Amino acid sequence: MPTPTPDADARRAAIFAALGDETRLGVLERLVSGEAQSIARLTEGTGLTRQGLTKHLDVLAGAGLIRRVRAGRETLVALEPAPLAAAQGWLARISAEWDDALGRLKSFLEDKPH
Amino acid sequence: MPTPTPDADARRAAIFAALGDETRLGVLERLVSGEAQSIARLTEGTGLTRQGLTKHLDVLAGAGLIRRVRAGRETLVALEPAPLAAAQGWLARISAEWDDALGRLKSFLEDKPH
DNA sequence: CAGTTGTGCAACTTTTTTGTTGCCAATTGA
DNA sequence: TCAATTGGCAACAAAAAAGTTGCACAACTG
Repeated sequence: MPTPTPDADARRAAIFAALGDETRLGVLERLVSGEAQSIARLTEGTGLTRQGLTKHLDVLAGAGLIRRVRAGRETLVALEPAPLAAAQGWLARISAEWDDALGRLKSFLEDKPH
Repeated sequence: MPTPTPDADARRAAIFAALGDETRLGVLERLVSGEAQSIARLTEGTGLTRQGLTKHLDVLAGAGLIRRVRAGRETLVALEPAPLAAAQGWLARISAEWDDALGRLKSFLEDKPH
């Protein structure tokens, strides 16, 4: 396989990286609250060119967060739920273990009274 | 305010961007499952130089995900819980609206069995 | 005190990411 | 049929990110 299936960490990083941009977060917000939209429509109000926004869509698609379907002369962009759920799950796990970590840090610092 | 408080979207994007890198996800994993660690310690096994890892720590600190405390000649790195919880909350909201949207779409299609 | 360890800062190089313009193909609709 | 709309592809350019090396300095250790 030329692209041997990126491991879980890489896929997770790609998802978070895709979310790490205001323009892309904006696109996702617009897609959740409504129907699938064309690229020209999504471009409105972003201050970018259509091609510029397309690159952002490439990133979102690369992370598996959206799906593009050609409908006549336009391309409709729709959300893909699974990856976001996975990212959320990871954050939930980390948060859950976090409290324990804080507890340990506190004890650690208390054992070292400067 | 000297730093005019970046708006919520910008802060959220910064958090996700900070999570969007394998090296940084690895650092967080190590911090969650263990004690606060020195920079030299965190560098081990990353294949990077200490200065290289420090740049990643700068990114994590910039997003408010970690805190650095000088302890003698070393700098201990510890997790900062709040930002991750916020990110998780956003993902939860999006996921929830997503399910609603899918539900509505489903009903819509079932009402219109052409 | 002398040597080792852990960091920080700065300069520089290499890659990636963002965003643009230009051009051409397909679809729509008057 | 013709003009306008919607997009994809490619070549560039500019900016940001990721990593490195070199060097100075403070803090432990024997």
